[in-house]
Amino acid sequence: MVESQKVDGRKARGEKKRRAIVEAALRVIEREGIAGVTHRSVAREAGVPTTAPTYYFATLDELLIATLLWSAEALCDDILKIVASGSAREIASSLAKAVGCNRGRTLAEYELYLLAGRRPELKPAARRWLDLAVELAQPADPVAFRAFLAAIDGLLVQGLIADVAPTEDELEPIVSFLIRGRDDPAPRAEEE
Amino acid sequence: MVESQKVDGRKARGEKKRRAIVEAALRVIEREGIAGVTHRSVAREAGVPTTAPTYYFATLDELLIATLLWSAEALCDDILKIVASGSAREIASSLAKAVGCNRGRTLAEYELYLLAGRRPELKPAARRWLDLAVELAQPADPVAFRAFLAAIDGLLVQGLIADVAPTEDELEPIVSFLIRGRDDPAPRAEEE
DNA sequence: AAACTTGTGGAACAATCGTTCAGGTATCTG
DNA sequence: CAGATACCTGAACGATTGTTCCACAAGTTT
Repeated sequence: MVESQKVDGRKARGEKKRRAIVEAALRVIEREGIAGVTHRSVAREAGVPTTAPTYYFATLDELLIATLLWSAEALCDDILKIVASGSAREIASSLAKAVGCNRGRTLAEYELYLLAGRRPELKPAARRWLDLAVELAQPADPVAFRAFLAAIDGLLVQGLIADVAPTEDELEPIVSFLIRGRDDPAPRAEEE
Repeated sequence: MVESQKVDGRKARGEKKRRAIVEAALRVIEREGIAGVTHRSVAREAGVPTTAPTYYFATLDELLIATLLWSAEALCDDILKIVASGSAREIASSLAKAVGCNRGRTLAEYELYLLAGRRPELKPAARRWLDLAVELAQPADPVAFRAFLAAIDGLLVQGLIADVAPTEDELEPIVSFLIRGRDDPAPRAEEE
């Protein structure tokens, strides 16, 4: 009854191509925004025939949804690593990168984020990093932690529409404030 | 040399219709998102002929830009009133309304917000409320104020993708924390 | 090897898009 | 009241869209 051993070679390639299409869709969103996503543009980006996206995804919406789910998962890993590290400087550094060299990716993630605002079935995926962060951090002060998470989102969004992306050095004091609760230079170890 | 007294009646009606088109575009964005904005859909919403939007705005982009500028101005007034009021409860109440009964409008504003991330010429308009807030508040602790403004954005965005919109009572302690800097029940007057 | 299942891709469809343009209508001037 | 001017719009064009369809290739099973 071993059924996961000998998979159908056709389905295996199919899954691979399916994932390639999702990745291509994410690249298109990074470059041109959600508005630029069409079956044809994604197909061109992925190097597959025009009808391939239609074959793998019943509708264009379904492709967008799959892209959000995939992107949300990747985002979760990134953010949790950052938040778990705990150091204000590391967090600031990651934020600076998100609105700097990874600007396109961050922009894409927030566009998909807002898409969840109009598709209730996407909300769980979009909120997953929030839920996970709360679960993992087990913060002593839940209110302060909620404020911290909100500010992370806000700093990223505001960083995306700034003339010049904020630097790590500009962000560090703000992150510090959010972690410590006040502008107090004394560092505090937070290991449980 | 009085030139604003007797305006051309034709031009006056034109301006009125122009504004009606922008307002209709905002309503379409509230309802269907930026993706739903086409010359035809806006014209239908505004009750004007199909080609009217093209007549008043050289391109569809220009219509979106005009909508963002108009929406940003309205947002500025709202937010500044809120921030200036200072009371944590009032701020929390306004935030709850923004993600509650005014959900559609808030969603539209953030979609236009992100649009500015891809159109550099829109950035000043999108950031205007931030600049104004900093200018008006003249905060004693700029770092804490920056964190506060970021958290406002974050709370709104996160409120938009929550299963059920957060209530005023849930938001109040978070806002309080951000204003006071720590979970300290003692109120502090902040008049210069 | 034959039969069957699954993946693949080019052509073509109706629908809708942004935009153009020539003619019509309202308003102002003399 | 005529002429001029500016605003306005319905019809239409080419381009692009999502999607369907069908013939064919690749792989699996009997």
